[in-house]
Amino acid sequence: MSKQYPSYSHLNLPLIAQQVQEQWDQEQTFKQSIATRDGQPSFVFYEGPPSANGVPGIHHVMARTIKDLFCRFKTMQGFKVERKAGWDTHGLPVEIGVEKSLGITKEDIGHKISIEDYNKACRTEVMKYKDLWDDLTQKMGYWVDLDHPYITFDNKYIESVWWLLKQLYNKNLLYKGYTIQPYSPAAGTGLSTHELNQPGCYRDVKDTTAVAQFKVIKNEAFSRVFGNFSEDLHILAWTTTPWTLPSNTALAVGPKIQYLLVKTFNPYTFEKVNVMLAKDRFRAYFPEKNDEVSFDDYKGGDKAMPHQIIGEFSGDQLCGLSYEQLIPFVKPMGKAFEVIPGDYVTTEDGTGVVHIAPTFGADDDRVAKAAGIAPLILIDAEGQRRPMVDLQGRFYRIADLDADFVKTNVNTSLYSEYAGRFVKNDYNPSLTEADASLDVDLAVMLKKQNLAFKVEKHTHNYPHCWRTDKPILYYPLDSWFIKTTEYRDKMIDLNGTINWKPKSTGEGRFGNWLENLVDWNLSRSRFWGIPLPIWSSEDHKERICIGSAEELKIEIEKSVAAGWMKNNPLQNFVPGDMSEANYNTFDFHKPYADLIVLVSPTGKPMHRDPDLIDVWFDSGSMPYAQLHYPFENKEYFDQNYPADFIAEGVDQTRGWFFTLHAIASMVFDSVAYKNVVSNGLVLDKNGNKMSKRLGNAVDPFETLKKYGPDATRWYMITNAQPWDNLKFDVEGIAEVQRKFFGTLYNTYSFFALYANIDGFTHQEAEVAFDQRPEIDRWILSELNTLILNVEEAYQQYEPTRAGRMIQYFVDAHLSNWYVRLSRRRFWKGTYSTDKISAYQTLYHNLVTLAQLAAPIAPFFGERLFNDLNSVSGKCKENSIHLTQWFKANSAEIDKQLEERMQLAQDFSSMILGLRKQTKIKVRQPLQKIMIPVSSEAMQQQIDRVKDLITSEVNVKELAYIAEDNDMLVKAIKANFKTLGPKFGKLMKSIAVQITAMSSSDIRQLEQSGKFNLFVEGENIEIELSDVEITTQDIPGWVVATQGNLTVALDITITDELFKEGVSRELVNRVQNLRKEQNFEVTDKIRLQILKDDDILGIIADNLVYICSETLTEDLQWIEQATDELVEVDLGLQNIVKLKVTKY
RNA sequence: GGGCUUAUAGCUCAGGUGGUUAGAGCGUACCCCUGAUAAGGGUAAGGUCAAUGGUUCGAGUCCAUUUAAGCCCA
Repeated sequence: MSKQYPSYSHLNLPLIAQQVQEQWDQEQTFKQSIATRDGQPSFVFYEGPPSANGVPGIHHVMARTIKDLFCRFKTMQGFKVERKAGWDTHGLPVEIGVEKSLGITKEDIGHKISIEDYNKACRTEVMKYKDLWDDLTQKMGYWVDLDHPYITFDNKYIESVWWLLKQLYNKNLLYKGYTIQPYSPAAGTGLSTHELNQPGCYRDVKDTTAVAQFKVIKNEAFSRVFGNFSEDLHILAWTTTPWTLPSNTALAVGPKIQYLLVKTFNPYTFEKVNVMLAKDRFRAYFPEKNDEVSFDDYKGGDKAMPHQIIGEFSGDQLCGLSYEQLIPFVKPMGKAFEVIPGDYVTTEDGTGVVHIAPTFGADDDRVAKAAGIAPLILIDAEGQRRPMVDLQGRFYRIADLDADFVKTNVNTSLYSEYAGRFVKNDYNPSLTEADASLDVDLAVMLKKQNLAFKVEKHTHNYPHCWRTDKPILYYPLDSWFIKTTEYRDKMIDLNGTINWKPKSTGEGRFGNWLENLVDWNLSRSRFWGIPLPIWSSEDHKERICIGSAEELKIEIEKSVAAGWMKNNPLQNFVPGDMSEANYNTFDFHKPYADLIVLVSPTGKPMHRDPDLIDVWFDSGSMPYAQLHYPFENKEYFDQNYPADFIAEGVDQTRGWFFTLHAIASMVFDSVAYKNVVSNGLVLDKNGNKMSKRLGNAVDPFETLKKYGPDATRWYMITNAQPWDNLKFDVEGIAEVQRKFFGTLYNTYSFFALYANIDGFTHQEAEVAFDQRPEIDRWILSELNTLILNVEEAYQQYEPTRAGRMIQYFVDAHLSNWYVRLSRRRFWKGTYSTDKISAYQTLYHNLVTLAQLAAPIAPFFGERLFNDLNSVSGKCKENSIHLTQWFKANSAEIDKQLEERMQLAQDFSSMILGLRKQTKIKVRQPLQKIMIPVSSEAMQQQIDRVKDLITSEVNVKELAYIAEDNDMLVKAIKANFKTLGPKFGKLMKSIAVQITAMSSSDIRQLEQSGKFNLFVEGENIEIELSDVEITTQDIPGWVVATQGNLTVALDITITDELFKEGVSRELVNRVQNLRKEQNFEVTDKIRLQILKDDDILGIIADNLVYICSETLTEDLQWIEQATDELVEVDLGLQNIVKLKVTKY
């Protein structure tokens, strides 16, 4: 007996996945899929490293499905696709995780726990969920090399990162600057955004706020705006931090905001003043009830303040005005005291003018830089540039400043009263809330000088340090930067060559980000990360950047010789030895890196800058560092760079996508990736973000277990485009399971059932294409079209299109039409050429579908392929993932054939609709259908599918009616597409007239090809192409129309047709009885019928038909009714008693 | 506040370059088939295409504004 195609009781996708996984494990299929492509061109894929200190979620299944499917597709196309896994191991989340599990805080580091032990804890913490990740990787069918992952905390990895940093350093792209960051003077440390977002950090505080009056200087700009206005003029600006006013160097206005010049009195000095503020804020300071107060009646001290608008200006106009320094403690070094544009200025509160102190606000710093305004900077005793406030939160004491600077830039007579004062009382342990604050004293000073317009207490929400409970300051802190701005144009150019999916992310989100690029702030004040490899002398005049372990070892040797270090921590490291063991003889991390003191060329000690580098630099370095480039794998790297393809979530646009791009652009003058897919979010079924807190997060393991990886992956890919957000609903997976996998599985089961009966193992020679019947050639044509389309879709990184086309084909073409119409060919008749053709055709379809679907549904595709191939042995590979892509055979594509099959489907559907309307069962044969045809070509097309139509709808003949037949009642409609451009505005009237044309008008148009209309006084000639003529009705027939197709059905049931109908009913009942008795489909039977003359009369003509359909070998007419006979109703009061037994 | 995305049937989604009747699947209702049967098929109901304004003979589609949701950034 020949081999049998496996058959299953039902479809169990999770079980299939599990079994296929075992097969892959056993046969090392993943390894083979790479090994068998040795010597072939490579398709380079980079894995974006996840962090294993978090639990994987369902969105990881999404992202990884995308990565996996293209890699599998490219493998089948013959490329060698290596995929190295990776782990992102540094960064704040790891530190927080450790602190949580050890029950410590950052404060304790270095006290309760040594940095050494802390870092050890980080090493374990970061791999906490590695097993879970590996498990998910395997269960979802993501092929990636987990045995040799790159790990960002490895010394080798770090060495490559250092090498990259040194390249940047040598190109002069690393510099030290400052950024305005949240800073806690009480704790003496900067805070991360994350720390600021701790619950309870933001709280309401009551502070003294001031609206200050900035006096505009009468210069050229003044006259340009105000002409010869001769009085004094003040701009009003509000601040919640009056202590920053001495550091003011500019005022920002909104360019599109309207401002008013108002004449009024100062409420403290009662002097007459002219003040400027935003129109939208006018009423906040000058209430309506005072509109009528007269200037003449005003006396100093009156509550009701008279006011009068004397001018209106746009912010644009005001830019460029100069004003006198409000509090002239310190002279700025550079351009200052100008009105500048600020994109973030609003009129929600304050005066619509923002006081700018670049040293104490990130936005301030940014807009000031853009306008060329200098910050207010002091020079301290050590010669360093400092803001006005020292690290303890005090105004600098004069003694702590550089003496020369004090002489030239500080007005000591004014400043000395305030020098040394804490900007917030909270920072001074000896002060309480009751004591006068610096804010208040400054405000009082301004009031006296006619420079304060309004001073009041104001409650606002302000961030506090989670450790000290005291308010934070926004304060300039030292940072290392990469001068990415210098490479901006390069990066934009290179970005133009990258194929982004979707395009808008590359052009919009990423492109705009590049356009507005700022320098990359590389510094992080953390413990667990890659140390910045820069050592500098105390005066910062000498500096070295280390680019390798070898270099570090040599520099330490020098330092040991100079006496700055006792011994060399790298003494056991052997340069050039690339073994793991050699690289484990030391540790680049803190605290070890900080213990290293190097020696400068002039013999001074150099200490490491204490910062760590941004973890994003870690991951952006992976193309090089994963290979330990350039220390190892140089040649391999050259051939496997840049990546052909990467994929991650769209949230990585400014993360990994950017850091890869930036490093590649700056160091290698290249893109890092040629194609990138950025996928959207996975939301819950209601479109809400998934979160553990809300409990709407989907557990990926549960989902995979319940529905299997194939259905999960298929659902995710086909339900929405990867870059759209996915509303994840497990119901959808169930649907995919039923609809797509169920249908495909049923089609296979159908094939297996009959192929096993007939012993079809695909050993016969292929039936020549032109020897195959129309229906076979049709499905093959459709299949080849499908291959082309799917291949193109995968090629263009459009997996959703690919998947949808595949499932449409399986459902609409293969199952619902090909198999349904071909069923008889599989079970009827002998093992003929026609039957073999049917088997070969269906086999070919199934095996091709296994491959087309395999990238998305790797397990199911594998099983389908193996079930087929294990019997036929057609492919030598024992995995679909090792096969070469089955190229489309375009010679088998016949568009005409596809079109006429569509006609057959359309006509069948219309006729079935008519049967439904007239309540005539399909089992009742009918005599005739008629189809009006407009052309010879159309008639020929229909003629070739005539038999399919007639058998599908159970009608005996199909006839054609010529278009000009008088029987046809026609309808006419304007063709807007051709008429529109010709007649424009007359369209509407023309359309009305065309619809109103009579039958004879239509005939005239059809015959002469032309027709004249008289529309709105104009004679208009229309042509045949300007209208659409359809057949609407054929009197005396039941008619259906769909588009431009029309069909008429003859519903007369003649005596003969009736007899045939009843015979078919009988066949149907007999089949049911066979089935009830569990006969095999091949069993021959004896049919006994109780003799009844009426029945006999009806079915006599069709006895042969009845017997052959039911495999009746022996038909007996029983004279006497017995209990064994079953009564069946054939409809229309025809009751028959019969019995079916095995022959 | 800026950039980007999305908005079409109860749900999930299609709808090149504008053309008058806006499609599919699921779900719902009714029905058919019974040699694919723990399958298969048909028919129907269901839409102010987020809103407003504009361009046009004609807008789901093009333009502007707005609303809602989401992401990233500030």
